[in-house]
Formats: sequence, structure tokens, C-alpha cells
Amino acid sequence: MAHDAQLVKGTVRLMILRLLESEPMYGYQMIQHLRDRSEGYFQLGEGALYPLLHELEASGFLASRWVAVEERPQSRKYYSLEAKGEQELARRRDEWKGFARALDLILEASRA
Amino acid sequence: MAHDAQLVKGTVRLMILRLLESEPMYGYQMIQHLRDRSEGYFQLGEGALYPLLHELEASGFLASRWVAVEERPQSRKYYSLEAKGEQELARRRDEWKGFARALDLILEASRA
DNA sequence: GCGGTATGCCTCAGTGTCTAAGGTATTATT
DNA sequence: AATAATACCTTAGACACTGAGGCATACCGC
Repeated sequence: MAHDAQLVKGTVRLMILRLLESEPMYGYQMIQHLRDRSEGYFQLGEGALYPLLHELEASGFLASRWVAVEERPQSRKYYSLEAKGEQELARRRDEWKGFARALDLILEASRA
Repeated sequence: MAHDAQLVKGTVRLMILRLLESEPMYGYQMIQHLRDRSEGYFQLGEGALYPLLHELEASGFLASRWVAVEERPQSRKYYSLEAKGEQELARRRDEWKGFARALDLILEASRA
């Protein structure tokens, strides 16, 4: 709605970057972690995730590598956070804080 | 992204309903209040506001009345919160809290 | 007198994010 | 034999917001 209008929509970006800050993960795993860590709140669809991961990698925020798993036929594509991605994470985190704070100013609004 | 995927996009709705909880206001005034109360953070565009007000009124959340102002040529369209709008406000407020809480769970994530 | 800024309402094409559904392939369960 | 789970992928459509436009009046500076 203004300078960072995309902020709130792009919250998934922030969450993905945050997850990868802890450890490298593959897509399917991210969906589960988001669901579990948010106590079932975030049910991210694959259609929202995969294109986003590709974009983040193309932007140089993430790197990926394929890892075969013996007992499974389907390889996993692990993503990890690049230095540029860490900066992006910090930026997005600050934006989120700013937004949440501003909204609280509106909601609480002690004065009339 | 899930049950209330529209939540975060529809944050403007929440803010408008909140503003009108305090007192009836007209569109142009809402834009200024949002800007001032958020310390300049929210710069809502008219293109986002007016259609939304029409929709909220059509949904029965708001009521409007035109008020002429002597020293000004342009009449003001004052909106006020209906009973149904108060319920909607409560609902949206709870949704917002749930979302912000869930996101914090992801961001803080004390465990690995 | 003329452009810029402010007030105050309005609309609409375009952008970007997400949803919902589809696809491929294998294994385990019912 | 069908369903769910794992694991990757794509794409049409919905939806909220941006940015620009329009209309009308008043004031300010040059």
C-alpha cells in the first residue's frame, strides 16, 4: 500500500529465508516445518513454494543441490542460504517488524 | 496461503474498520489518519480505498451519508460502522492476531 | 494570469502473490 | 484397486493493491 506494499504478501519469502537460516532444507520439508512450527496455522501450497524457490535462487539468495536418497526413488533438492540471502532475510525481517508495529499503532490507537 | 490466505492482503480492511470504531469518517480523512497514526508508514492510495469502502458498504458493514461543508465545494461522504461491521472488525482482529502469532513462531523458533 | 498544491470524490489497466488443480513417479496401506 | 504419502514440477484464475487518470474548487507564489 506504499513503500513496501509487497511486504505482507511476500511473507512466505521471509519464512523460507528464516527456515534456511537454521539449516538447509528441501521443498517438501519446508512445507511440513512451516505447518508444524506454526502449530498447523500455515498450510503452504506447493504451487506457492516451488516457483518462489526458483526465483530466490535466480536472485542469488539461495543455492541448491540434488541429493539422492537410497530408500526413496525421488531425489531431494536441498536449498541453502547464501550470503546475499542473509542480507535479504535481515531486510525482510526489519520490514516485517516495521509493518507489524505500524499496524499495532493503528489497532491500539490510545487516542481517539 | 491457507484458511485465511486473504488475511494479510486484507489488512486495509481491518484498519478501516478500526478507524470507524472510534468515530465516523470520510475517505480522504481516513487516508490522513492512517498516515498520521502510523507515523507516516501507511500511505494508502485512493485507488485502494474507495472501491473498498463501496464493497464494505455493500456488505452491510458500513453505512454512509453525504455531508455538505459550507466553506468547501466538495461534499464529504461520511462512513460509520454498523453492528455487522463490528462483528467483522472483531473477526478480522482475531485473524490478524493469529497470523502475527503464527509468524512469530516461525521467526523466533527457539529450537533449531 | 498560471502552475502547483491541497481538498474531495471517483475509475481502471496492470502487477504480483497466492490458490486450486493438474502432471510425473514410486511405495505403503487399506 | 484405490488412496495416501513422498517429492519434484507447472499453470489458469482469483484477488488486493499500485499508479495513473478524471472531475471540480480554492489558495499560494511568481
